[in-house]
Amino acid sequence: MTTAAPAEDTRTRLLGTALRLFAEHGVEGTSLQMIADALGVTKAAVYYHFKTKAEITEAVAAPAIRELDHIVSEAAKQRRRGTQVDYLLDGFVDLVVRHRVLVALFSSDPGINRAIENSTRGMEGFKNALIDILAGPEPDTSSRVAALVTLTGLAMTGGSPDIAQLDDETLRHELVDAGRRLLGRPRRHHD
Amino acid sequence: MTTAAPAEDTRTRLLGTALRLFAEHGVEGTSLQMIADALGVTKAAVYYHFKTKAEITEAVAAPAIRELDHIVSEAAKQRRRGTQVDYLLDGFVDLVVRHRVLVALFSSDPGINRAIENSTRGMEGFKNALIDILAGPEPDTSSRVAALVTLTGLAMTGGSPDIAQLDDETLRHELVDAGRRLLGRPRRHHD
DNA sequence: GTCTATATTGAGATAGAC
DNA sequence: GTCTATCTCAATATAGAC
Repeated sequence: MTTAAPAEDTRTRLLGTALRLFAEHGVEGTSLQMIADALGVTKAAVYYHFKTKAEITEAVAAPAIRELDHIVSEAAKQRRRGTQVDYLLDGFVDLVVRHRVLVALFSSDPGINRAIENSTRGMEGFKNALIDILAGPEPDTSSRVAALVTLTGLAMTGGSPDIAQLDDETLRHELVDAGRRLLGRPRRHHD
Repeated sequence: MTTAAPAEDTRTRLLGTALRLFAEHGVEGTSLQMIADALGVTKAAVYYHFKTKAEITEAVAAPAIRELDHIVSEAAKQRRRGTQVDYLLDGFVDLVVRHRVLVALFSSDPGINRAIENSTRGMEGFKNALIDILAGPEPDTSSRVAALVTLTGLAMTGGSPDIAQLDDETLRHELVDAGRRLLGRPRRHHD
């Protein structure tokens, strides 16, 4: 491959910049002018890469959505209930750690939520699927609350500036630990 | 008192309506037009009660801010560490349960956050004070993460539509329970 | 692929009548 | 206390030159 290298680089930079601004000001609080300024280009240049603001929002969310969809499907395939929970928790935390602020926006930003709505499962679908697995079939109130606290707590904490300095491995370990305590899963031994 | 009755009623209705819309669309995603329409009045009528949108946002957040400030101060006065944590957790959960969606916005909405910024402690001040008490002085990484997961998880869960049908007493009990598990506090006996 | 320039809409906000 | 009417500005979005 002699070609291909930095051809669509601006598009990628744009998505990274947009995510950073979304995290700070929210999707509705972020204008295309702000994104353009941060990139050092004009609004028109932004419109060359994406036809609408909604398209930018969807493109920002898409990778994590796809991964989350895959994690849920794989977790549901596991045979034993405990394994399903373990698989989902590990996968969800891994997603949170690698995407940090993005997954936090899933739990909190109405703009990002609208973007998720037009995706594979839709926002409600995702939340229900996650809770179904974590809380089990026909769950009691305690299990449902515990599942909700886990999902929102882990997501929001992963996006918090207070833990931004933690390396991925440490954060992953701490979040899984917190999740297991909440869900009543036995403690794991670690090296 | 023969007077006083429904004089400022619109102002109160306005704050309730604004909160409901803020919870659904976020502060930035809620226009004064939307608030006016939901109230059945015009924008100008809204401006009679509040000079700016920021003033509305601050007025919506103010009661919970004051209560949270009081809870933090009282918790800090307790002598033993364990009592401080118990006091703060109980008080925080009670606040979450009574205000539901509002406290969730504290954790997630940039618009509400800006309003908190111009208050007694400011957003950073509140978060630090809460974490200091929950995680203790010079906390290790695990304690800090656990404190963050607790605060964000409880707040977001209290604001979630998924638990809206739970009565206050049940929700309070479940949230305190989840918080104690996360923070490693011993289980409580209940009637 | 990025620019200047502009159309259009809706936002926050004010003036003044009732 | 609420209305109509209006101002100003910033937002999304498009057209067309370079």
